[in-house]
Amino acid sequence: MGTMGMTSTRMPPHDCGECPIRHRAVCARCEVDELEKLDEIKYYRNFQAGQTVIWSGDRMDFVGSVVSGIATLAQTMEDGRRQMVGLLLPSDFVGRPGRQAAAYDVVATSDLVMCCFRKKPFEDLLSHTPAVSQRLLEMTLDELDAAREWMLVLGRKTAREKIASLLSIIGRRSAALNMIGGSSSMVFELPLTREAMADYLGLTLETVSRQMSALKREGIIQLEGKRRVTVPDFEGLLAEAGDDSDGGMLV
Amino acid sequence: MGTMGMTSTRMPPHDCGECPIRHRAVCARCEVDELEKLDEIKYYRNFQAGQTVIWSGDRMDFVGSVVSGIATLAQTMEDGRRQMVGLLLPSDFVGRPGRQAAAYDVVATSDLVMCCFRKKPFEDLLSHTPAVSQRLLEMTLDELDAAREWMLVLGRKTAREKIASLLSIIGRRSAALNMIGGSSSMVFELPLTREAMADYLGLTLETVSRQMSALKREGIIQLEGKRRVTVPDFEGLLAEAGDDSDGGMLV
DNA sequence: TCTCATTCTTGATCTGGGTCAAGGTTGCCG
DNA sequence: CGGCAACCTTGACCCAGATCAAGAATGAGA
Repeated sequence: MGTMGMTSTRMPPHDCGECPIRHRAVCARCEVDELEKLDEIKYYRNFQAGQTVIWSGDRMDFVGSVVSGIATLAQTMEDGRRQMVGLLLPSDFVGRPGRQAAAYDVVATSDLVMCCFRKKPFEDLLSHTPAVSQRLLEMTLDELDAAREWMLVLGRKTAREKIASLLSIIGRRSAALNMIGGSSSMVFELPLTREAMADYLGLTLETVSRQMSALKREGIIQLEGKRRVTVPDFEGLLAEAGDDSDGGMLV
Repeated sequence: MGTMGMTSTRMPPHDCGECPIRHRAVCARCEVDELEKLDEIKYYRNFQAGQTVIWSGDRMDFVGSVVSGIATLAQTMEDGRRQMVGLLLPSDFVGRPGRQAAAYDVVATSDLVMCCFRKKPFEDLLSHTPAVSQRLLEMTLDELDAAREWMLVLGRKTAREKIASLLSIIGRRSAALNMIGGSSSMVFELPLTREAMADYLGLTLETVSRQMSALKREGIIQLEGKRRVTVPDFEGLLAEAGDDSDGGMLV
């Protein structure tokens, strides 16, 4: 956390037309004229890995989208117990229209670029721009589903199943992002420390480490270094996660 | 589950103007003309306590609001482990526009009345009626916050804290519903069996029973029968829940 | 009033994962 | 290249909550 106090730097605004999250973010359904209105109230912010975007309880005068990088959403109890409640990947939305203060700590896990909208103007725009409010509804419903799946993981799965569940989720997402189809083998970079995994899964970091070692020992996963994961048989990993074989796909 | 297979009965439609959830449900922001459009696609359904409204995976051709009674939203693993992921009280919305199949089991915990909308017409209406889609967005954001608070409970709290958290949530909701202010003492009816509480909290029913007994023994709560709960000191209960004293109120 | 089926309570014992502790890796910076 | 700071692994032990088991309370129906 050595450089934590550093202020975020501004970037020169860039064009929505070539934005990497143009078709997945809250602006996905917008026409050109609507994009222009968003463009007027937007600005970019950069955060370094480890930097806190906002603390729970702080006044929040913007909402926005993750453009690149990864951030976590977490709650902390007074005695220090932490629970991650969201993993923010590119195109995910941060902040709640209509709310003054941040409800969670948002921390950049990697270097992070955010496309921020000034909150008040965004709220006004929301109520006049169905393309935005409907897309936001859709994204919020997806997040609610993810949160509920996660509740099953937290409430009812064993440590081993929790780890396997997390690896499948990250594996699936990174496969979708990188558009790798085909082979049942899969390689991805774990964007989380053991401690962050523990905070995600309601475990201690020691238990995470032990279970990772066990899965490795049994050939369910392979590790290069601590972060690069190979899954030789994705179905096998899903079985360890206790999920039904179809992976819970819903439309 | 003896009467489970029984079909639900239809009720004579009643007027939205005198609907008890008129000002809190998905229709809360509607003008008279919008209510009329909703009225055209709505119908009421009754369910008995214990009856299943819909099974996860079943085709769902309606969405709707709980008018009266209580229902639970739960996920089940193949081996039978269950996790409740939502508690549906009057005015809460059931179903997801744009989705074919139910993602969760919905079970009536008490006798239940639902105001249902045929799904396809409701989806069409959604995209032309900002009053509805914006209210639905707001309600979904609230549910997402509730789910995330619950994730902290599931992931990081002890059995005793979990029970105290559940009692505070139900107590607070029923106080809000009954508009009882003032005194720090509070009485309410527990709408859940010990098993349902266990499924809510990721515990076994034995642990729930033991912790209820412990809280009673220590005077944190009083019980009349198994279901009627008196909380002599709500602050004390919150302290047992491990929450900060302000109760996490957010705007 | 007397079943019988739920639902709940309590006790005894077991165990998965937490806690405490001691190193091992890795990679950055001087 | 060497030292330090993160980060990770592994071992030993312990305890909160699960599991297994036995009954007690409650209440609907005959």
